[in-house]
Amino acid sequence: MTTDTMNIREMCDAFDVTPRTLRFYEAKELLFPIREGQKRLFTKRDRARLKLILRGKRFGFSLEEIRQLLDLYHMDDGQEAQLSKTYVLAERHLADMEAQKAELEEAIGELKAQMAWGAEKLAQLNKKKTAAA
Amino acid sequence: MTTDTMNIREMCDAFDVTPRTLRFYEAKELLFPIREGQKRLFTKRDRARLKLILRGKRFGFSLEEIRQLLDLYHMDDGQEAQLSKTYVLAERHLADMEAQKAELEEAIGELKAQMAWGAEKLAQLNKKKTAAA
DNA sequence: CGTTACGTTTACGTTCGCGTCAACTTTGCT
DNA sequence: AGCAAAGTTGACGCGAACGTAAACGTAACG
Repeated sequence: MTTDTMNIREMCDAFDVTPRTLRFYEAKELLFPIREGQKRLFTKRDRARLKLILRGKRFGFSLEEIRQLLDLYHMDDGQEAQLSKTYVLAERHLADMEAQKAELEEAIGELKAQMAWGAEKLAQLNKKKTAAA
Repeated sequence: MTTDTMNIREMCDAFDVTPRTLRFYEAKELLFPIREGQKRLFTKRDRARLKLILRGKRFGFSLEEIRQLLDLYHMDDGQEAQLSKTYVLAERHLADMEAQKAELEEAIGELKAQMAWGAEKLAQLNKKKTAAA
């Protein structure tokens, strides 16, 4: 296993993003690929972070919010000073996510109800068409 | 009850949005307030739609996606032609939301695990400080 | 040695979702 | 009549999250 790293193309294929996106995330200090010459090499850590980034985006968090939270997942034992601060941030984040989950369940319920109504309407229409034929 | 409608201020206060936002949503054909002279009057229907709009936004849907879905919730019995199309859209939407729910649950689980780890770290730090005092 | 493939930096362009004036009506006091 | 409050229509501005084109490096292949 000489290759614990991936080049930019492999990353793009693996996560379905563009090179521009990866460079953008690096500029925003969300990713820290190492350099081989001038080329980027993405480590396992970068892959883990990218997964969290894309997940965070899907839940509506901004890249800046995500950046701060990534610290919690990559806290090496040197920075205990920031741990407390980050922990508080994570608590808020968690509360937000659980609220979102509750809303989501409500919305799913309502949408299903609407769809049941719609399905019935459609059934009625098919009956009419069949009867008319 | 002469007042089944709300003016723009009342709407803003009720939903915590700005006038600009309401006018913007009208321009994008998400809301259809009636006019009394030149002033907007928001009906019960507008309020229901706005609630759905804000919910949709929270789940990361674009205003355009939301606009299309609102049709399902406000299908009067005249447009059965579009019902089938809208129903398909709703199915996709529902699948998307359930996928999001699953992801969300996974993310919540992982975040909790990380926080437990962080809490332990913090406890160790407090011990050290207490012992040193 | 040319050129093809893959990557890089720099920088300007674009879309979304509003914010923020500016200039104007309309309505309701006083 | 005067004037302030509330609302209106443009129109331009802005931050976020990239897209896109230009110009360059460099490594390998025939």
